[in-house]
Amino acid sequence: MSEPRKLEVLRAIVEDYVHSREPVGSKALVERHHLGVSSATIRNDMALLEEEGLIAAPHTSAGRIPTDKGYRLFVDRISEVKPLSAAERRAIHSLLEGPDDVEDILERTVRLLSQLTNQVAVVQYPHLSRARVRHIEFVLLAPRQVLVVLIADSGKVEQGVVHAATDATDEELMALRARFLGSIASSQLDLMPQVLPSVVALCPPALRNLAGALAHGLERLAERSRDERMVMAGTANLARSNVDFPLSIGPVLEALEEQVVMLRLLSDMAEDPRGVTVSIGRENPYDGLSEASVVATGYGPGSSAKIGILGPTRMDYPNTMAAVRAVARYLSRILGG
Amino acid sequence: MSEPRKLEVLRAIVEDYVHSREPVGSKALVERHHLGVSSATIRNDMALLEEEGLIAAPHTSAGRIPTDKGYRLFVDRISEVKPLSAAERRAIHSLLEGPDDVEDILERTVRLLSQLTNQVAVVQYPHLSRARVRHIEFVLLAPRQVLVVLIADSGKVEQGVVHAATDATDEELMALRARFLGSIASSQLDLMPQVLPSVVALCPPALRNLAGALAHGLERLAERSRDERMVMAGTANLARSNVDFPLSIGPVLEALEEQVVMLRLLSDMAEDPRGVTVSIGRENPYDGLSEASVVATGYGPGSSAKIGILGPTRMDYPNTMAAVRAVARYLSRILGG
DNA sequence: TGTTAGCACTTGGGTATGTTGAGTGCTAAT
DNA sequence: ATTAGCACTCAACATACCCAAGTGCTAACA
Repeated sequence: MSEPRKLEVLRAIVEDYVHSREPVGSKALVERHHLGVSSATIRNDMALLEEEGLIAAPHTSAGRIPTDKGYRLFVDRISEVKPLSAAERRAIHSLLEGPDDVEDILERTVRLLSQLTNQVAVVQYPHLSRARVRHIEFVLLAPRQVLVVLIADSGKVEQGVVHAATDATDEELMALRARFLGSIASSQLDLMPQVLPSVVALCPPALRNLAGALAHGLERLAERSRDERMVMAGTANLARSNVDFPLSIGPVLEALEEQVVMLRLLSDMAEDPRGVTVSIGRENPYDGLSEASVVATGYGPGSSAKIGILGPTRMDYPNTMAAVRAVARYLSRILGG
Repeated sequence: MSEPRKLEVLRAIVEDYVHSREPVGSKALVERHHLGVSSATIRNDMALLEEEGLIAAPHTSAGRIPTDKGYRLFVDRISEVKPLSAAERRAIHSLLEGPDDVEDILERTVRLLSQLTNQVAVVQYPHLSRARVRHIEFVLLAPRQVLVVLIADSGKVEQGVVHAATDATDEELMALRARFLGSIASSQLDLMPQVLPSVVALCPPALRNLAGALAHGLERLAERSRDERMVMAGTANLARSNVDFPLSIGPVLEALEEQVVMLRLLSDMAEDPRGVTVSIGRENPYDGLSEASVVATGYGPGSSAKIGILGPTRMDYPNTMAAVRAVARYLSRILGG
């Protein structure tokens, strides 16, 4: 049998199954796709594909369904990333016009991506390691409680509360702010752990304790902004697209709520030379996602932060991949990647 | 028939149905609850209750289910808010120890509430109208792009980007910051719209344009912090608690995602003298929530911000109400309500 | 060697039919 | 006002059956 046709058959199965949600049989295949052979031949090919573990039959007399491995082969070797439709391009352009506050942009982006793909969209906050310190602010909330605010030149603002061991005054904070700012202004966020200790060391002994606490707070903020946060949208799509098909959505919602899980998932996805990375079914390290796939890619400076979608393994990979890639590119452009 | 017993029957029906998820019949009732009468009597009472629209039968030969109206009567006149178990109290205390950054606190609170109730928990950011301005900061991101940061003494930080019509310099921003801060520092956030215009008017003409834009930005931030945001947790509970029972979760997820909808829903809930307010099924103004109930209450200064949960109409109201109330009280105490 | 027609075989899903049991409403007696 | 008793209803379950879709295999064919 011919190797190319076998792939063609797999492609046909995947495509049909994805959009009909039903096991697809040999006869239906030859009807819908004009492969130039009979159903019997297809049956032979399908037997082969099944041997190789690329497709499976739910029961004896049903059609075949792609396995995780089948999808994998499909995205790796068969499918081509379809160009977006004009309407979709327009949607991207128009929806991303507007305020360029990072937070706003990400929110709109993720909403857009979820609409485009009909899946749950997730975006990680951009890494700010290469961002620089623009401003810091210490605000006395209570005698021993200081609000620390860190503003990066990317427009990102991080805040946190620090508890001091002793009472602090506004004057002390002003002084410390000047000291800190003097040595870390315009330096990269990820250099802070190296720079801050020396600043603390240079402080007059009376302030050293407070300075230490504040420095620690700043480091925490820089750390947090590294990769700690994400935005998501489109959870309702989970319910819709699975209305009469399993992918029990409980575990998926749990995963989504455990931001840590999602963030690790995204971070761990290797960067694929083709632009978008796909993780299918059991390939996912998290159990609850064994029936789900993640399609993600990097964006922004160095493609370090990730954006992507989460959906049932049975999804339209070519279009989804195209949408993710396009949105990520556009996002990079806006954020000056 | 005796009025008190009728209520007793309704209570029994609600309680049984809530925990068995199955229509409850007369026989089962007399067995589980020691009402001192026979099933026939109960049947008569049930017929009455049905006439009044408090319960309904899914089909002729099935037991009865409480209607929205039945639940309403139940929470209004029958149920008592149960005290929390010791374990629950402990959970509240221990989980809310920790950093007292507003954002952190709300996140932990909402997570706690969702675990306590097994429902989706939602909390509105505290109203800051009575909060005062602690600090403002203007940061030049690009020649015509200014990041405006507003820090309230409550510890809340709001940020946004303002576009200037003309190029601005750091010096100008410094000067304007001093001006603004001079007149609005320590004044209440909701007074800003009244104060700011006069500040702008007093600016030298060269700066007036920029000042106007910044003032507008500040107002927007104050506005936004009023009630625009919320945090939620426990969406996975939707899937779990409805594993084989409808309350089609799609529409509910949609509502949750439309923060605007949820915020209006919360805001519109009248304050109940008894502490918590309940909105049941079709009482909800939003269509997608016709099979859901909201249990909410105010917290913080003037109980102006809301916290609550969202779940199927068939829920354990007494316990849920108790949990919501307890958590809200505790939250008020922490935030200094 | 690859393809195809034909055929026997499997099996999930649909329909028709019975059976069961929980539950009801009503009536008559207490 | 309560209750025992009874006829009645109806969803849920079970059983049997048929049908269509689909398969694997074999034998013939190019």
